[in-house]
Order: sequence, then structure tokens, then C-alpha cells
Amino acid sequence: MGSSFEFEKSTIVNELIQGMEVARQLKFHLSSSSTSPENQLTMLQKILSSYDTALLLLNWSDSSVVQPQAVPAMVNLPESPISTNESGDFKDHHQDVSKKRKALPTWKDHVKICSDNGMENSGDDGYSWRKYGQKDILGAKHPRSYYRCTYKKTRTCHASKQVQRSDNDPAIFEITYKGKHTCLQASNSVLPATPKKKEQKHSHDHHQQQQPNEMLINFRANLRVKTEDFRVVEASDSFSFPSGIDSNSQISSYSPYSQLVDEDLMGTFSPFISPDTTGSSYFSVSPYQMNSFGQLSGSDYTEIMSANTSTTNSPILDLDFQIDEVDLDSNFPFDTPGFF
DNA sequence: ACGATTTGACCGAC
DNA sequence: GTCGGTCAAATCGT
Repeated sequence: MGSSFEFEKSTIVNELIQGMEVARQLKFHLSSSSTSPENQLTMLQKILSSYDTALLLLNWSDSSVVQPQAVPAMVNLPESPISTNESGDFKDHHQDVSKKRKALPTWKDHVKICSDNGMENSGDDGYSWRKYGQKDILGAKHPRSYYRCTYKKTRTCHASKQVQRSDNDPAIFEITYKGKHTCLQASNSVLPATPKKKEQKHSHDHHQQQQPNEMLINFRANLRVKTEDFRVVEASDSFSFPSGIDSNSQISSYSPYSQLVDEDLMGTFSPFISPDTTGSSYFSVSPYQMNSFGQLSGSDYTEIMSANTSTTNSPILDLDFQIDEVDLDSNFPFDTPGFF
């Protein structure tokens, strides 16, 4: 392996060290309770961001197929790439896709469309997609829809995704993302405020963007984290955002490595959210934002999501636990053979 | 008129 | 030949 591996390794180590450092700070603040919940959250998110990046890099260097977190919108988060597919209901599409297609980073998400309050949330991931095809898939009860980035031509963005309703649970959509966005449509203001006309299609994906503040608010709103087997966890206490809660909003997700990282809080905001004219807001995270692929910064890919809270058994919790385990010692020998 | 969606046709991989 | 993915003309919605 050449220098590229060395580069990745050092990057990974740096990310982990950074995460450790922030964790250390957080630990200190927690013990002294001198910090506001928001700051603590920010720190936690930074930690998660670092670990996400490190894990993504590990995955990326392992093979051309990456399964980063994807975060489908409003409704949930992506499943953990590292975790085994507990649900077993989904086929591992990304694998076969990668064999047939070139090495575009591919990963899957499971999005559950919630219909609490009579509303059906769509799996908005914050990006603008254009449907270009639909196919009946052998053995599947529902057709698979194909989407590509709306800015494929104008911004030469080759991101695409496939959406298929689960056979077992119609409320669940399996979303396979391919390629990362190069259109940067998520960058704050630039959002294509194209009011999606077809909200109608219950879509698992309409994609309008939303301003950061709105994101936070919506996010906070009645957060729900759906873990891999779609258990719904109410998130609220441990996660405190500034204001109002809208019980209509929900976020379910499972996170690959972790999700949570609110861009706003992190410094770089990634507007994966979209203001929905219907009133339901989503909080979405884009799967594509990972710096391991290039131009986007670390915080970019770790979007938001935050749905993790201490009340869940989400990956985040695991991470917390791990952090404790190592006692936040930055001297931890990351370069120890076998550590990875 | 323009942009998005639908849907049958086409193409490559197996 | 079958199947999954994409193309592109027709259609729809604004």
C-alpha cells in the first residue's frame, strides 16, 4: 500500500485523536457542569463527527464501496454499515450494485415513513432529486424508483439513489444512494428552493431545503430515533434544543456510525433540511457529505441528526460508552497494530 | 413554456 | 433470455 494508505491512516488517527480531545473536554464540562447543554451537545457531536470520519475512512480504504451514513430525512437515519442487518428484510443491494457498476460509493438507508398525526413523512434527505425511472423488481412487491440529482447536468452532480418500498413493511423504504453530491446544493442558501410540486406522492423523497434554524427547531421537535429494527425511541430530554417543538416532526433513524452532528452547532452547516410547505418538517442528513470523498469537510458528512439521545440504544450511546471505557485518554495508541 | 414525472424501450451484465 | 438500470418521448402540473 502506498502513500495514500498512509495518508488515510494519519487522517483517521487525527480524527480519532480529535474526537478524544473533545470527549475529554466534554467529560470535564460534564463533571463541572459549567457548560450549557447546547455546548455539551456540540462537543458530543464533534466527537461523533470525528469517529464518523475515521470509520468512513476505514471503510473507504477497505473497499471501494462505502456505506456511510445516510440520512434520510425526516424520518430516519441510515443504518449502520457496520452493523449486521438485523432486520434481515432488506437485501444487500449495495453490494450487487457495486459489482455491476463502477466504484461509486454506495450505501443504503432504511427510511420509515411515519404517519403519526395523520401525516405521512417523506424521506427527504435534503437534496433535490429527479426521478428518471421506475422498475418492477423480481421478487419485490413494490417497484423500485430511480432518482438522480436534479443538478446532474447543471452542476455535473452524479449522485443518484434508488428507492424501494419494503415488502414486509410498506411504511419502510429502502434507499440506496450512489455517488456523492458534487453540486453542493446543500450549502445553505443555495438551496434550490424549488417547491416540490409533488408532495402528493408520499414520497419518500421530496426535497426542499430548510434553513438551519428551522432545522434545529424541527429537529428538536419530537425527535424519534428509529434503530435498526425500527424501534422508535423518543428523544427529547437529553437533547435540548432551544425552542418549540412540533409534534408533527419526527426523525427516525439508525445511524451507521453515528449521526448526530448538527452542522449548525458544528460550525459548518449543512442544510439538508427542507421547509415543507405542507407543514411537516424534516430533518435530514445527507449521506454524501463525507470528506473522505473529497471536497466536503468532516462536519459536512456528519450532519445533523441527532436524534441520538441518552435514552436510546443507538450507536451514539455505544460511542459514549466507549469513550468512557478508554477514559478519554488521548495517549491511546491508535496506531497500535490491530487496533483497527 | 418549462420542468418534473411516467413509462415503454433499450442496453449491458449475468 | 432474464433482470436491473437508464434513456427519452409522452404526459402532466404549474
